[in-house]
Amino acid sequence: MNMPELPEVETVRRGLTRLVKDATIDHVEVRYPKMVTPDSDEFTAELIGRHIDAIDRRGKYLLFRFSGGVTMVSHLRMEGKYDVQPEGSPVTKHTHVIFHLTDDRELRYTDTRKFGRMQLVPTGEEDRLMPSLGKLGPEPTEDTLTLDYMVTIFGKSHKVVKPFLLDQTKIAGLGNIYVDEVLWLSKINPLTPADDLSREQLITLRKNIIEEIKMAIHGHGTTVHSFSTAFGEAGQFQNHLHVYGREGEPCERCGTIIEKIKVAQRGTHFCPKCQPLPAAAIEALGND
DNA sequence: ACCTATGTTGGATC
DNA sequence: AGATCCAACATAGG
Repeated sequence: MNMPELPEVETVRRGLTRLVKDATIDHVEVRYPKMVTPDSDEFTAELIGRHIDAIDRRGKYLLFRFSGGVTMVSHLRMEGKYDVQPEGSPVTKHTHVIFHLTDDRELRYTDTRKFGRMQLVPTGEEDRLMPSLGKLGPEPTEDTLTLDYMVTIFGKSHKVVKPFLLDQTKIAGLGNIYVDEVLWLSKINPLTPADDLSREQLITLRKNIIEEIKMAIHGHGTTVHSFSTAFGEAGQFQNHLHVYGREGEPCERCGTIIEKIKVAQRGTHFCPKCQPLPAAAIEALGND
């Protein structure tokens, strides 16, 4: 299972930097044209002979910086993956774009569900030409996600906190797994309206978001279900999921059975005892 | 075999 | 503007 939230995308970025930074594109093969913008003829023509200067990331987006002022914005969506193979090694039916490099290697994009997208834009124009990129909220780091900003945006919204945190224009990079995790860590019920959170709760939530993302990046974005197997693996730090995918299991803090509900069409895991709904929110629900 | 679930985003419809 | 639902697609599991 690949889980491309921010830490996973950052891990991909670092891997690609190590493997293909300073490589040069010989030619590009697009096997599933819907995946690329502009159309595949232009897309492939535009990339011939370009050098990969750098690979950047913003939120869950990868930005391939090519020579000559061209950037490829790539989003992995649910299941997109990059890998690098020797020229001509067998491809799977889910390999949709192949970047043939001049050094007899291939950078391949594979995506079972075909949700991923890649688009070429002039470097520096990506925020203007791609609104989803331009409107991204701050990165979840100590320096960029300030408490003042948290207090301001949460105070302005009645939206419940789970979809609020999934909104990339508020904070960039959080996905379904890490949102459930940080809400559990912060003892906040996923149905709590954003503007019901106290300053103290926002301080806790902010700290947990920043810490969780940092630790997940440090763990190479590897989120594993089993904590016991992760421990004892020599030299390997792996992340531990406290609630995601653990419905029916006892909460690690209090032993109460973890529940799974739907919130804004997304599977949502929480501990009903550690993460109680505030009385005000229960009343609001009762009025439906 | 049928129905539901799945990490994400963006568009349509109210 | 904001919420709500659904679409893109393939596969796994009950």
